[in-house]
Amino acid sequence: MSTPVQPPAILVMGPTASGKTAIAIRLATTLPCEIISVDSAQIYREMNIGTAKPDAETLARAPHHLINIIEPHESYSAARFRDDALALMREITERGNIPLLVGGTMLYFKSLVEGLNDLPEADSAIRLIIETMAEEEGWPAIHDKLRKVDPETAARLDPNDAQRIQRALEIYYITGKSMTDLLKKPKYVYFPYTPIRIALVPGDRAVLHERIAARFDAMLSAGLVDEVRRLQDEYALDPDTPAMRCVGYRQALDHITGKISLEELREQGIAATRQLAKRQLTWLRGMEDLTEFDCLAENVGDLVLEYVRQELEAIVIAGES
RNA sequence: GGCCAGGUAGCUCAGUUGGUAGAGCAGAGGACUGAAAAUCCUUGUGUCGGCGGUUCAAUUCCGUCCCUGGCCA
Repeated sequence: MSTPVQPPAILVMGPTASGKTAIAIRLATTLPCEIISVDSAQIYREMNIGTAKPDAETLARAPHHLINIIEPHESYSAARFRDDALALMREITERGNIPLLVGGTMLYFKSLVEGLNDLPEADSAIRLIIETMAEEEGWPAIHDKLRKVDPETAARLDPNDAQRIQRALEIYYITGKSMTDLLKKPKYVYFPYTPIRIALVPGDRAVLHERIAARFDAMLSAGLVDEVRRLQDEYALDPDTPAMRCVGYRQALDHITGKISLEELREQGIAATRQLAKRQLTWLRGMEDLTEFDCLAENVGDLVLEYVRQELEAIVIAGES
């Protein structure tokens, strides 16, 4: 007999400032959906303005899972996201609802759908040791060390790619095995859903850039700098903590510490946001089975809703046959 | 109006002792397995302000005009 049709899951992906939240709320208030945020910045509590987090009223009307789940001094990961999202998707489906995953963190989407290999989690002590070595010898020297224990990974990494060199060495120090060997083992793929994948992409990049600038100005007016000051008072975060690497926060921190002017904060913050959007669009271009919608179109909400309804109907029909 | 300093890539500037030019930033493209809003890679033809002159050759020297900033009237 045919295998049973897997329940649906809606995936809405798009670059920053493409209007994902509005689409999500439209779907969630029209269809029996529950929103799961796929956003590596909105996971942080107390980081509201710079992450363009939906306001309290919106969250009350359309609850978002995986928002405000950790403190600004903590860190999260793609693997934790995958575990959290899969658990939530199961609960949501059991409740008779449809999981609606919305966000711009494409690595999280990829990890969720394609799975991850069995690798050790981050170890801050080992990372500190590697960073200390790198400060003394430079990253190319650390890259040489990696080449001795994992030549294949070293070959695919640039000698300046600090973060990935560190990760590959970390894996070796923790497990005694190379990342290459661990990645050769089959990964555990578990995604028992029929995905409806939607990409929100701008028909005109220049218009997205205008939106990004306008939104960053709005963030500044709304008190982004004060928000970062408060975070500093409470947590004394240094620029290397994951939360302070977020777009806008990094630049606001530079401004607070006197490294850059307010005007530079504005320019650099907007540029960093544009660069983020560009990388997100690069991810989307490489993804398969996406249905694209122009996020700048007036009626994009109607089009997406109509498309999702059609797809859901098709899944139901497939399940009955 | 006079004097001075500038007008070179989208922006900030460097440079050419005369042989048509290059950095940073921005932009564009790409990579991406527990920090991913991160990290990294690739990518620079532009009447060198306009018009004349000198010269084999001018963005470079000379003249003139225009524009910007400063100082003096």
